[in-house]
Amino acid sequence: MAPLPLGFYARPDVVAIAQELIGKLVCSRTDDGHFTVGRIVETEAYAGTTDRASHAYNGRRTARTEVMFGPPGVAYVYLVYGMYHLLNVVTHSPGVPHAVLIRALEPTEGLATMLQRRRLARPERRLTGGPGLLTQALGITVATHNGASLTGPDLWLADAPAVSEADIVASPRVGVAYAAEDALLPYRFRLRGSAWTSPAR
DNA sequence: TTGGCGATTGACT
DNA sequence: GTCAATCGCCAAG
Repeated sequence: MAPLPLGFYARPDVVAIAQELIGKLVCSRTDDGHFTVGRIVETEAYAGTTDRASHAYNGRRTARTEVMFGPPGVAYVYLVYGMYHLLNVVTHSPGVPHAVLIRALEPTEGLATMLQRRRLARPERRLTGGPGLLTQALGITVATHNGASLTGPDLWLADAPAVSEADIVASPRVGVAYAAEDALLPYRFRLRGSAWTSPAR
């Protein structure tokens, strides 16, 4: 479960990174000693200042988006709809605010902890199948993880056997109708056949 | 200072 | 299928 090296994030093609992240592991260790891991089955790429769907579109640099303008390999976590924390990984290089949204995980370790955090009795899609759900299962919040390093020790991504490109489905991103023509870009990636991807069509 | 709205989810008809 | 929850963000005034 060694962390992916910073070099993985410090590359210019955020769409390629979003695709490569399918199959990788997200690992979380919280202060209370709980350890949870999930395999990434759904991602979305957000291509910075030229992408109308990105928070950083047109160079919008504010207190919220500041993390995306910093170095790659850190977590950009933000609150949406007043109640859901969404996890992104920052890529590219300082000054270029690219990021990949982690949209769904297949739980692989720490199942009991995840169930408790999600207040569920049994594993089912809504345990980690959605961007606002997986953060809850892994104990990730804006307060504790925004700006945190993705090379540990609290949060990190780990390598796993590569997924064949034939097993990855690309499609338009979810919930970004406001992005006009950019809403049509095929920047969403899913693991083909996974029962753990988000319900959004 | 204000008001409209959001990279979502779950409850309900 | 519809819709409310809930609050921080941010462009406009």
